[in-house]
Amino acid sequence: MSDYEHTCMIRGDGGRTIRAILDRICNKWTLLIVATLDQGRLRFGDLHQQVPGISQRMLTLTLRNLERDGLVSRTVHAEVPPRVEYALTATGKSLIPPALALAGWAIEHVPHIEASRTAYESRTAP
Amino acid sequence: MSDYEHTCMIRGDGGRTIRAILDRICNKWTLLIVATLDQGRLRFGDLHQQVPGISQRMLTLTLRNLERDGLVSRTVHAEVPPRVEYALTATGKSLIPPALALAGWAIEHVPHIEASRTAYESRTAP
DNA sequence: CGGCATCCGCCCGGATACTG
DNA sequence: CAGTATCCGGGCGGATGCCG
Repeated sequence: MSDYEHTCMIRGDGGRTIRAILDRICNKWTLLIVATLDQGRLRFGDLHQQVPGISQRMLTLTLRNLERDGLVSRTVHAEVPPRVEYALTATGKSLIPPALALAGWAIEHVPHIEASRTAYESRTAP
Repeated sequence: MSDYEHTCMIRGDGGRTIRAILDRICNKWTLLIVATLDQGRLRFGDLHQQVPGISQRMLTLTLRNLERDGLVSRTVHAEVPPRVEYALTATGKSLIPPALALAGWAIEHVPHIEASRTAYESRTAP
């Protein structure tokens, strides 16, 4: 059986479903934060440290979106100094395997892609 | 063994590898075009029809990028009227399985995500 | 038929500064 | 510590028009 039937999952509804997920994970940071939270429950500051290069603003925004979509839980502890912890929900954890599939593909093929890209550039822009 | 080791694939180099691939497939159309081309060799016009809502400009740009990255081959036939055909390369085809993993996740979880999102909105914006 | 060129609005994301 | 507020530049992507 050809792959054609399978790709109907992607093309299915005109791409609305696949784009729904792409809209969620395709920003610059989401997948990185989800992968980091796979270690377990983490505080805001810990995430800020462990995700290199992210700004406070983007960390906050991304976490809010993840919470909104039910992929991450946010628990505020009534203490001073304040302590806020983030953790993956069941839905959030379920994103890990397909994300790993993508990461695996990336690790395997990105070098070849980069090479092809460089070759293309030198062909068109001598 | 925990999932922690696995997620190192994503977090690995500070997210550079995973972002390299996200930069490629996370635009609005790439994955849809790749999935459509999985049917086999297609002409520009056919793609234009089969990918609903895409503009000529975006189809051209996306195909160029895919060609540049070695995921799609472009063959021009010296005829009148001109005929240009696009097809997936081996690398391009290899993207299908992980893409399907993502699509499967989307189909399974997007309804729940939408629900969570709606609930969140009604909670914060009465 | 299969493009490329141009203009333009929008939103993502970075930098910075300020609060409870 | 964990945010919120504001400003701002760049690029994505839509619409339109012209070309070989």
